[in-house]
Amino acid sequence: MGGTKAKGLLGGERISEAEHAVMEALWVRSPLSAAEVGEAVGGQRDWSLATVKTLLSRLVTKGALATEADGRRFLYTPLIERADYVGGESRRLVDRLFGGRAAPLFAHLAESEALSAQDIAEIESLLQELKQ
Amino acid sequence: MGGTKAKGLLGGERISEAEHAVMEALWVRSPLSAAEVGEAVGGQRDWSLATVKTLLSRLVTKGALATEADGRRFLYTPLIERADYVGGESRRLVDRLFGGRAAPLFAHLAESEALSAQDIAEIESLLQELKQ
DNA sequence: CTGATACGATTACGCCTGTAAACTGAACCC
DNA sequence: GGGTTCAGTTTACAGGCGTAATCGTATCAG
Repeated sequence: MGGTKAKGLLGGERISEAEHAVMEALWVRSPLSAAEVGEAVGGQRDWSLATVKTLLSRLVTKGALATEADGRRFLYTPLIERADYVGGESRRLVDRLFGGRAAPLFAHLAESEALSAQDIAEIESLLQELKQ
Repeated sequence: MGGTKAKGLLGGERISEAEHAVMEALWVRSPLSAAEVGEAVGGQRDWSLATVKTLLSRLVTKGALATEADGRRFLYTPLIERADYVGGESRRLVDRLFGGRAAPLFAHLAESEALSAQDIAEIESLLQELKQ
């Protein structure tokens, strides 16, 4: 209990990869207009403004974003929290590939040298917290 | 260097979720005929044999499976290793959601209570190995 | 030899995605 | 007030995915 509260995203609606890039921009700062979102993602993806507008609309339809009128335009705000999205995606991966258990995932990252010394240190201290 | 060797999967070809279920069956046991794959996945997904055949064909096209004639039918064998696939998918997720660093992923799993006591114990012992 | 079978290959089809152009209506400038 | 501009809405369209049915043919039973 305690944690997920009204997570938006009605039904089994999922956020696609392109849509996710838009969400990231709005998780960094919101509310933003379509044009501002365009600028924000401009660094990563080379999208026309039209594309950004399409993605915003789809996200609104999916219940992932709220709109607030600001004169003749809209400002967009996330309705789902990044932590919830990230948690959901992580769990999906762990379920699909590691039978729902996190240790094998961790083992995999470790084996494939995907863990930096800093990662290891951080994880270790997290472990200490968990254990007590 | 040293690690991934000839990974199959030409180009940016990706394995879809349905296709992945087929791969799992073949990673458990191979080579298998289409009918055998159908039986193997029968428990998880409720697919007609036709669907299984479609997925097998697509996987062959993508370079993820090899075929070996056995009389009038084919036997299918994975061309990519499960470890490579799993590693790739894991890295994709970590890159997309955690800036490529594993510690935040771990922190997330920990926070969302996705770690069992056993997970924690296992990870701890993995950490010990890594440290020395 | 001939009909029934068992396979892979071909075709189907609607939905989602990525990527955008065209349309439409309101607001603003002269 | 009329044209220009800007924003959202509608339409587009190819490619991937999930899910099959159908077709063509090689083989097997009788």
